[in-house]
Amino acid sequence: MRLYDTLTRSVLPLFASDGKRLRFYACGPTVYGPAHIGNFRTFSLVDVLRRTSEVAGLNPFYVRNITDVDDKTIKGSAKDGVPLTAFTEKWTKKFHEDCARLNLIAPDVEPRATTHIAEQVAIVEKLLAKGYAYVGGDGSVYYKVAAFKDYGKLSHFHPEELVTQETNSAGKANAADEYDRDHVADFALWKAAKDEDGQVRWEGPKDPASGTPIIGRPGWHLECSAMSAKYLGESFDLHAGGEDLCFPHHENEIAQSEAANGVPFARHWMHCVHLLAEGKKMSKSLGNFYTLADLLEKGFDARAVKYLLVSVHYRAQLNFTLDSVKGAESAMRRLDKAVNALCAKAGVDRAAFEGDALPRASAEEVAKTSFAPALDSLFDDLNTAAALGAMWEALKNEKSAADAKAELAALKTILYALGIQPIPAKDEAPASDIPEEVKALAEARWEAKKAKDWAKADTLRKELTAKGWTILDRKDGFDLKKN
RNA sequence: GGCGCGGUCGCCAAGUGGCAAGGCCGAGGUCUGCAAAACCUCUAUCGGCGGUUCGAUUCCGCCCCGCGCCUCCA
Repeated sequence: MRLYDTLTRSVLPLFASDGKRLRFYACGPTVYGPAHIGNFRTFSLVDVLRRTSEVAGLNPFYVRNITDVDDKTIKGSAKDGVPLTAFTEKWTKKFHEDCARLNLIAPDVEPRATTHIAEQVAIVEKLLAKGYAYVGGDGSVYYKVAAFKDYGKLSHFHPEELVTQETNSAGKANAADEYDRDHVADFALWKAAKDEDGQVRWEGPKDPASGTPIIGRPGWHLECSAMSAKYLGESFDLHAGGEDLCFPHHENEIAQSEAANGVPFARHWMHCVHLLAEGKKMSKSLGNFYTLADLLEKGFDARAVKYLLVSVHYRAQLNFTLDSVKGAESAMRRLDKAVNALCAKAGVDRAAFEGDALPRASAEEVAKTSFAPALDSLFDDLNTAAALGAMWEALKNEKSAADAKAELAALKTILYALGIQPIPAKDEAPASDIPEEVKALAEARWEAKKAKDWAKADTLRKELTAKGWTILDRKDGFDLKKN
């Protein structure tokens, strides 16, 4: 399979450099509150990468971190009056719940910053020893960007531009004077403890001048350098994240890791473009800021949200709207029917399709079916939109397909790679949820219908509609659906 | 200002130097008392202006519009 690489700005083959496993790292969430759907767009596409690379036979080994110490988590725990760990645990748990609802495969390793302090300190000491870091006037350790000649190679920024940059896109002054450092572009590796950090502090790298450890906490970028090296090696295959992380986060990771280790860091870089909500950047004041919980509360199905998130190519902007989630729900209901129809044609039980009884087709097997273009699209820079189009096209042609069972197994592979799940079309309310009164009305209508008393049947139907229920007739009876 | 992305049917969104995928919504039809479902059918010359070409939505140039990043936001 091929994937766009930010470093070289070109689509390159994706491969495991050790010939065994595709080792990749994705920047995970900072657990200070609920993740929003924008976060989940990135995580969903990394999930598609994880799944597709597996189908491609690349045997992925996936590491995604949890950032559990930074300004926001410290502030949040202080505000809640709970220890940092309790605070981050709570949000980590919520994050995992959302991931499960969105059918995201858990990473093979999910390391946390606070349990890898020693590894981070070691990097800072290496950088100090090699002259890539210095202790600033405030006692914090900073990275000396000028010492790293490749700085800017990922984001394609020139260091001199960063020097002259005095305002950001919002027209606000960059907080260049907030820290006591030599150069605007220099960034904190290790932050000296401050009062507002409370008990959040560790023994850090030794100050070369005094030989005593600097009490404080790790800087933002350090954890990813430390944990990727620990679990994937100093050089690994791929690093992924949201587009905003390209600079400065990933640029700084490269600077730290390559300076400290003297070997290339990640070979291939993937960045997922941000989504817009209702045509604008998500913000709480605009009322277009959605978490998964918000959407579930509005009655949407998480499976529809997932479909929508992966329905657009990851390098294109996605405009997330409530109307489009509705559309996605319709599509997923239709998908359910299509799956049922194909199961029936193949003589395979639906439960077997969902379970292990019907194995997924291998990439080679898929290639022999009408789903081949769908998988090809995924292999070509994770073109999920094209893959979905090809999937529907194939589904439309299934009537004429010769080997329905092979087609079904191929469909299973496509759905697995995309990580999408059909929504049962028949989602009538369980009998227990139907009020007696409604049941009685529905029964009465059924009797009227059998008696061919159409006027009465229609009146009863209207009454049920007024109460928020719809009758769906079958040949031998009826179902009730809540509106 | 620097770097980058994009403008394709009402909405979302693929794609190609030579008949413009797919999804949602909508319309018409078949079928059912009605309704729903199902099935069938239908809806675009691709931001603007030039250029290259036998031929451009696809390549080049300019312009217009939208968006992202430019120090802690996925």
